[in-house]
Amino acid sequence: MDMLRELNPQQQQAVTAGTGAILVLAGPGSGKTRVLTQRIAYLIGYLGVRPYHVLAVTFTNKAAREMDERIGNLLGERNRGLTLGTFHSICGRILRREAQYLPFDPNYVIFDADDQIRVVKQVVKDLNLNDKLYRPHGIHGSISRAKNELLFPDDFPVQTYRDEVVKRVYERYQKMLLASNALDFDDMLLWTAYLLGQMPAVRERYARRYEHILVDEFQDTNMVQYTLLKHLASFHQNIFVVGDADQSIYRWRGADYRNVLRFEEDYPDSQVILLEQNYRSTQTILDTAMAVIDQNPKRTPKKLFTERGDGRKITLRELYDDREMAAFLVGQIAKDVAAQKNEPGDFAVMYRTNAQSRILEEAFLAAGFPYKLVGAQRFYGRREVKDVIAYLRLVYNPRDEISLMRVINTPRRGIGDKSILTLRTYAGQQNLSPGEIVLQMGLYPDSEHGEALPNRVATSLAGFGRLLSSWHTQKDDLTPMGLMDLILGDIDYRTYLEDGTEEGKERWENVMELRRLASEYENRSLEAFLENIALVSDQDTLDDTGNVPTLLTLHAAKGLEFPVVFIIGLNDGTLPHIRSFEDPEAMHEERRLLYVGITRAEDQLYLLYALNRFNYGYMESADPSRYLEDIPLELVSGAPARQNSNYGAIFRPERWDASEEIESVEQQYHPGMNVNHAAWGDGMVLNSKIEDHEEIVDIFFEDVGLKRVVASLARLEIKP
DNA sequence: ATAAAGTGACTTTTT
DNA sequence: GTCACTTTAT
Repeated sequence: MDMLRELNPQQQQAVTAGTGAILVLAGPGSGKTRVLTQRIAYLIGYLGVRPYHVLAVTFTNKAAREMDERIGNLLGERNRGLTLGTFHSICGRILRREAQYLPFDPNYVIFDADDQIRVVKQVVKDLNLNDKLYRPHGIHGSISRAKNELLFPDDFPVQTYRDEVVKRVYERYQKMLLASNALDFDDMLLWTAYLLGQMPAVRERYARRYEHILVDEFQDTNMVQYTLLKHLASFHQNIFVVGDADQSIYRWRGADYRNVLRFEEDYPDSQVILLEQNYRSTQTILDTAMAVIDQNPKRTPKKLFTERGDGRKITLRELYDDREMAAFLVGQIAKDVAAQKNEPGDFAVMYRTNAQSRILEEAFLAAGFPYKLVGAQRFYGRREVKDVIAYLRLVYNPRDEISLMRVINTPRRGIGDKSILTLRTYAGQQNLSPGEIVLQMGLYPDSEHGEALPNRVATSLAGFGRLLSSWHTQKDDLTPMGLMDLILGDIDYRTYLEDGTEEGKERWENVMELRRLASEYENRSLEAFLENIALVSDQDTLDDTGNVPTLLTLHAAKGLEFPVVFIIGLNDGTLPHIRSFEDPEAMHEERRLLYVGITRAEDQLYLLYALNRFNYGYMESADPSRYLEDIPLELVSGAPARQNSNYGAIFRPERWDASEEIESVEQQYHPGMNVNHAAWGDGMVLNSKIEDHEEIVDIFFEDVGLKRVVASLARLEIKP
């Protein structure tokens, strides 16, 4: 095997490992994609496994495409029949094939995040709930979490009154989706897991087929995904997973890196292989990354090393505000490019929140420097794009109520709230969806619906019904682009959009861009087009074309690498994000996020923070990120060399100045400690924090319950 | 039924 | 400071 010679011993071990369960713990830049692709090539090319019997799962389409390409390079045509895709796309395929066993039809549509919120809003309204108290976003989050835990509405645990309400919304939400013949992202996984769990015959069919299962980014799997994999591997038990708990950054989406532990429990004979050699970064960058991540508790320490040498020190820089930060980095990039140190495409700028990209764009624009921004939402979230997609979706699946509501009066055709309410009520009585009523009115001009509805309503609805039915009957004879052209022409969408303003022109251009995307589906179905646009991720929109700097969130940066990386907004409140402050697990994830960012850099790393930042349009002063304090001085260029490096003193001028008057306080109490208080007796520390140079401790006392005390005043005694 | 004006919520990350 | 949603006026 020639190809094996290019691998290090650990990589070789992973690629050629035998059957059974195999867990590869792969540090950043350790060549895990390479191991995965070579493993597949090894299975097919060397062991003679038929591609039909191999399943490889990734999280993004981009990762899937990349693997497909690389396997193609190794195997050529011999990879045909391989199942390779994201969890969602693979589930999507299974669900269309097996819909007969499930409460929806094969031509279901996928509701995106926006659609999902609309449904929740509608339900909240239908149930006469106060949407200030029961905010759709929050409710949706609870529903999504439940689905990730494999809980259907009936299983939804109720402990509080709010749970009770959420449960009712969840029930109705789910009914509404099914009535629309629609699934949300979570459903795609949930229904597949349900199918494989409840139907032994179906499970066995798939489990027998997939002799080998390979999973990328295993640390990002949630409970449903884990269950799914377990079902699929239930016959052959050959499951090869690759992951890195330190790069787990999707907990908020239900991901649970403890699946790694679960894996070792469920497959006691599993082999564990560690990949620690890094082929991406300089040792200085790796040391910086390790200094940050080592502060996280309960992790398997990994010693990342490289043969690349130390390289340059990292650059740490304080800027006055976000604007100056953006200007600094654009200037730095321009300077390096002019000096021919780097090409424009070598640079990446990473940030915690999408909102931070705006000021960067302005700076690049002002400098006349081209850039690219990673983010699908930008395009697919646009009103005009969503409208056109809604038309297509409605034609594909007339029961899609969200799409119907979106387009029924866009452009205006005299169907207002009143008419819609009438239609809805009538549809409910007929046990049909509103879309089906409208479609039938178009299909059969003399249908009884026209009689049953008030005259004015019937006339306007029939008009729209004629359009819908004509598209619906022609859809199978047209390409996705052909259908789109037909619709755009029939509704005169261009005239509607182009109102003479620059914005109107832009909107039409976006529609034309969507048309171009549709044109790539010349030989594929409308179904494929709709599914693909529903499942694109921000990462998927990233192409390596155009030699220009890349702007992206830290989340989107996972799996990528760049010679020069700027991580901006390293301020407390931004990174770590303020919304994580209360939750220790979330704080650990913030740290991992920074770790992911740092380890994207090959040669040079810039860490930038601002003294002031804009918040809700107001300027306020900001603290440097606490994580900066963990980075040893000797890794940083230009920083003063001091013994007992105390970044707090260096980075926070106010503390530096004040340090003589106010003694700094060290945290003495930690959660779990047992303490005694003279008056309240024995108790256990729940939480402790330093605030205004005082340690504030929350203690649960056996006799008096929860109390909050100031450590310096309370004279607590620590007990063993 | 629609357009204009006013209100308030919001910003974490995304398949 | 921005967007989406609601109220108000035509």
